[in-house]
Amino acid sequence: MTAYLLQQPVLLAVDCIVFGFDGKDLNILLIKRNFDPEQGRWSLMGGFLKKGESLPDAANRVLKTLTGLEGVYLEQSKVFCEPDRDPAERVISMSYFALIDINKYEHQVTEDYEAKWFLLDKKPRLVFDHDDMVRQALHQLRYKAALHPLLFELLPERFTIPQLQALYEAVYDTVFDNRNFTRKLISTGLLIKQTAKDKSGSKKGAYLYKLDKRKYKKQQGAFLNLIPRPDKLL
Amino acid sequence: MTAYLLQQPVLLAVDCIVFGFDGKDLNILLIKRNFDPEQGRWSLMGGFLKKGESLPDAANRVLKTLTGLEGVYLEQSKVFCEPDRDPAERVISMSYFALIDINKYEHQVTEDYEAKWFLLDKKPRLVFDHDDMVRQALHQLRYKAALHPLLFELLPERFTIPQLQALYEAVYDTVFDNRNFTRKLISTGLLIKQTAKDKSGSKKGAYLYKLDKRKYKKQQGAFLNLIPRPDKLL
DNA sequence: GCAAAAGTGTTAATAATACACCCATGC
DNA sequence: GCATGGGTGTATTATTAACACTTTTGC
Repeated sequence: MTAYLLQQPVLLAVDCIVFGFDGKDLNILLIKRNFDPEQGRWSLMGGFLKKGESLPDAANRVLKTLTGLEGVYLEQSKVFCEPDRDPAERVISMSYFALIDINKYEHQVTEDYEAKWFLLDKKPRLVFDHDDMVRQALHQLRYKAALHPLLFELLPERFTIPQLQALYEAVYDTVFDNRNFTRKLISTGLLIKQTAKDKSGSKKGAYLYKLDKRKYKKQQGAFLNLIPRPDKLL
Repeated sequence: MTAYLLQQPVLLAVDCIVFGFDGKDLNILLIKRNFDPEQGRWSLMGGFLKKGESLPDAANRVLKTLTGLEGVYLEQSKVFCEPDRDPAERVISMSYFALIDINKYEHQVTEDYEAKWFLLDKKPRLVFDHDDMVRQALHQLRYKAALHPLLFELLPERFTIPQLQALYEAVYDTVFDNRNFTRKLISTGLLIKQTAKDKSGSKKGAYLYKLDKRKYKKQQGAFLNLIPRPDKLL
């Protein structure tokens, strides 16, 4: 089993950026690194690729082990491969980002695991090139979400249109006209209106919607146009 | 230097998909694999990551070594990580695709190196998962080129609008209305009309254009809209 | 009754599409 | 003179953006 002699083996890692939405701001989940180098500093959830495991498998395992998260939306981001990115050894890392409904897991990840949520723009400095990873993942999230239905992954199963708009506004750090936003959203045909209302956000209450899962699956790759002038915002 | 004990080292490779345009069809550059396993079969240009080298560095080196190509457009594609993708050892490969003006290098790569151009839809079966890599890269090319200026990389420095249209039509396997295509193209402001004409394609001759390099660099990330209904074509 | 958020329509501007004929040249 | 590919304009339709008031309800 040494067909490729003289080649340099390396360590391959995965690092996961977990984004969550609290109804108002984008948040990111971090853990305190409990081994050297850089023990005690804040870090993304990471781990090494194991024998017989694919990279997405590894990312899912790492997420599950460090935060208990399972079955969440996970997308491959960029590879980080600078020779000296990890001072201890040559490690190449593939980054993944996850999108979750923050409320669904808030207590679980902070109590059962040693993870902590941070407001995205108040997060601490991270180890190695993890700040870069976050920046890149955020860029990728904005890019993809401007073109495809995706941000639904950050909301609970039933959500209101004002919640969704607040989410888009948080991701793009801007404000949209609510009439145009609603119209475009409805016209996607992706939403099913519920009879119940959510009264947590106002006295009047806003209608709850849920995703038409079948159409959503079909249209994952389809184009969306909720964002006016995406080129201005990316 | 063994901070991460007990981790599985792996071999990391890069594989390069080189696309070229001959004025009529998309082509792909392949080489005959000259070592085991799978010696003698057609393959992408690949090689292993070396000490102190980043992945893009490795991709450029591999391209240069195997084909003489240097300084060409090179973009990271997907990672291929199935545990058994290479029967000999655990190898994870990052694929890159390159875009080149086929005529500029045609003789060089086929005479000085043992590479050969194939029509994309008449290429032979490739080793391992390289067919997958090609498929993925083509998809990525179509996706990106539908949104951003990119296909110019496949043409000579000076080109005609009919040439560019033929290129888009080859990439998307469809036909566009030449009046609408020309109008959209001119409106990007990316082209500078030359006084000379190219008479190779017709008796009348078509005006040559070249890219406004400054605007092009600036707009690499900007959105393009040469493709009607991109969602239908991807 | 009033503050606070939800919900809803119309108009104007812009962008995209469909469509067809004349032009220049080499042979 | 005719065959071949190059170049150009307009009318229609579809999409997007700008814009403000009424509704509901908890307090």
